[in-house]
Amino acid sequence: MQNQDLEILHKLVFSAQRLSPPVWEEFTAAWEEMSLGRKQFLTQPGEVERYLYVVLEGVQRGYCLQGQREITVAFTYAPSYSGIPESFLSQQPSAYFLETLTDSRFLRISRESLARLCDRHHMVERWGRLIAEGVLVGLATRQREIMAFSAGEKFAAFMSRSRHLLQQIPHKYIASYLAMQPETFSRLLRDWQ
Amino acid sequence: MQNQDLEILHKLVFSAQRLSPPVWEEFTAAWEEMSLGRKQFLTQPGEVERYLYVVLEGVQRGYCLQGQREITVAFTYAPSYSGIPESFLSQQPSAYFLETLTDSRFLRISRESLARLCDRHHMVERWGRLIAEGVLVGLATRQREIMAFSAGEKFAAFMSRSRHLLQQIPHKYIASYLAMQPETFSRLLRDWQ
DNA sequence: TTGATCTCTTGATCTAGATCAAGATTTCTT
DNA sequence: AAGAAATCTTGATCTAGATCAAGAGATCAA
Repeated sequence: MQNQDLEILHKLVFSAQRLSPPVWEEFTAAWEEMSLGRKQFLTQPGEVERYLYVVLEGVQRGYCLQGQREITVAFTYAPSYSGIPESFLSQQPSAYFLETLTDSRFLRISRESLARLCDRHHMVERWGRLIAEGVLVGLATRQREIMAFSAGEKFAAFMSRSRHLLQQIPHKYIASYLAMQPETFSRLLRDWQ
Repeated sequence: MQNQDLEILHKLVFSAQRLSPPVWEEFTAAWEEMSLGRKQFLTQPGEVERYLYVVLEGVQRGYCLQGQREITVAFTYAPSYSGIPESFLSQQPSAYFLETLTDSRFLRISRESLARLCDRHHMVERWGRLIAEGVLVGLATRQREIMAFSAGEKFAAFMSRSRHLLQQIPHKYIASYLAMQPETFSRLLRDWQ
């Protein structure tokens, strides 16, 4: 693993939980690097998610189909985790696609490796708990936004938090993430500028 | 603690993670019983959630205000966990009310007691991770329903999963949980019956 | 038991945002 | 660089569900 990739992993993991040097050494050994071009799938519906990812480069999108319609549930980008958490955690078939929107590089760890590390090291288990809790808090925040906000308010919240995505991915995906039509997103963007 | 309450706790905890007898003994000692009449608050906005609850009796509602409007994010009832997870986990002030809708009884454990048990026992830490993961999976499922479903589809999903709540709490709260107006809920109920 | 206060229901209207349509840009691919 | 494909924009219309209104049932508190 390259040194700068290791640094990204270190920073991300230690921001939740410090690991002792011997545990950290064993921990890092369980991760492998992988790359994908754009428009490639990491996971598709029906598959069980085998990996937890750390994004080193690129932007990815998680989405599912409701009839013809695509429902975007999340974007991921460096430096953060990626994957289909429901499927990874429950080991049930995913209902979601996880797709690269740009060329991407990842580190990944398999479910089995992670389970073994959790068994062997209390502090890895704690890190796992803290990560799950962090995702939970994020989902709760998002739930509230989706339920309570009008299209304009969702747009404003997005612009104040994730404006950088505007330059990186097609707007239609952002519209889908905000549960509105591309036309509505386009009009809000015009009025905002 | 009464024996039947202990049984509810045992069943709930062990459905996620088995604990050895000495750990279980220490674990149960950290819980205390409490009761509340209807329309009482367990938590209000601005307070930091100090407890994780297990519901023994009654129905509770978690909600927040968006302007004048109440946004209901969850109902809890026996036998399950209750509380404001974001605030309990992050120890940030809650944005939510947690209110009893009927006379209620609980077991509760403080943040500090739980933290100590997690420190001392790897398997309690694991239980904590599994609970957080379970909540996460529930939130993800709900997020999808809110984003993808029409009023009629949300109503149908509710009826197939939680119909029993119809007899127990005012329908306006269910409407709020499904992100629709009471009038819309009333019409859907009429057409369904 | 009796008002008083919540809830629920139903009809009439309104509106935010969806849908439809079509041309203008941007971006891929070769 | 050129053509093809995808994306964005704008206007015109439509509709699911919100809002408004008002009477009918429930439920509660004394």
